[in-house]
Amino acid sequence: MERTSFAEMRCSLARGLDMIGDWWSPLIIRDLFLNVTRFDELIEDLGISRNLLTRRLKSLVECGVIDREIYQRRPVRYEYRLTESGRDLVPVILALTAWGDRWARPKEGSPILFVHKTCGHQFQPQVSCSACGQAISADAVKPIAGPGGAAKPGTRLVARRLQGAS
Amino acid sequence: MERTSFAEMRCSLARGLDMIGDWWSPLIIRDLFLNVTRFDELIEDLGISRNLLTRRLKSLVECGVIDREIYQRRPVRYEYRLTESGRDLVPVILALTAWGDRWARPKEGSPILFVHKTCGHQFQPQVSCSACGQAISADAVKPIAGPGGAAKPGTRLVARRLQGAS
DNA sequence: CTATACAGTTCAATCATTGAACTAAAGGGA
DNA sequence: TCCCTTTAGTTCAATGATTGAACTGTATAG
Repeated sequence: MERTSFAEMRCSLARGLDMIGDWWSPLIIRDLFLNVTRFDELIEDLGISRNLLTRRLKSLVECGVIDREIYQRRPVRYEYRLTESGRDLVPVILALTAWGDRWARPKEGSPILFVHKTCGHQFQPQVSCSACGQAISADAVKPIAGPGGAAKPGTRLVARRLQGAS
Repeated sequence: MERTSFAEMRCSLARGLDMIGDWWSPLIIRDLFLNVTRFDELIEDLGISRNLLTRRLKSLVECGVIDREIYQRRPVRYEYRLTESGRDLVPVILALTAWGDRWARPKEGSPILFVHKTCGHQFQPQVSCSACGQAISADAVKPIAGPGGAAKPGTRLVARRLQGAS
């Protein structure tokens, strides 16, 4: 009766969730992005239990999202850093943060704001279309069957329907 | 020893995760978006346990992301639908799906592709700047302190640092 | 010689998840 | 009438995951 693994599902969302879809991982990744990179810093900032942080860091290292690096010898001390895939995840986490900001903002206001270095403006992260650049809404998206579709757990029904529809 | 609640954290990401940050909720929301909206359909598509699906649906209704609607009387049957905040979450989930596609794609290829109805092209969901429209990378984002910043669990260290830095 | 900082490990208690079996309300067919 | 099917759940025992507290080990500072 292990927790169901999403890793083998024929679904990119489920596979992504299998890597970072638990309660703490997104917060850990956000903290690494914000330069909170050491074990005891993460403990202090997040209030996560020590043994659980150990486990989470280990699993994030295993799936390649973060790296463990020595920042000091004598005594040996490690810090954690985002890898390429981890940095690639940051915009997604910012988009989720923006959603939380829209629908569950603390009454005191947003705790963190973001400035786009390239253009210099404070901004909201939004999800947009890679073809035309416009922000996308759920209504404007039509899902179609991809080459890897299959009626396996995670998309048992969905795969069938997409095949039939398109 | 309850699971730590993120709902009171002074952090929009944590508050968002408190609503939909468990293993199954994003998959449920994706399925509702894909018109898999009934209890037994979700059971079949996802392979989630029945009592757990009951709990997840209840908590998603409670936090306002989905709605329960009668689609048939005699006997009364319900289906679940995304609310406004739920539909607003879809692009974020698509962005996470695209990340999974980049870093954990099944060898058979992407199971689902997306077409932007507005422009007619197949596309990758990307996170972009609301000010200039460009896609953003982690390196191009500078976090600054917002009005609601506070040294409370979830951003104990981060809030202090942002105050000091900016 | 003691205190402190850092990065964890170990442990018992509690909570969450799983899968199987069960309930309930109606409709349809023999 | 009786039985089977559909749909949407509930109940239960077993197993895993999470929590918080206490502990370990290495090294520097005073």
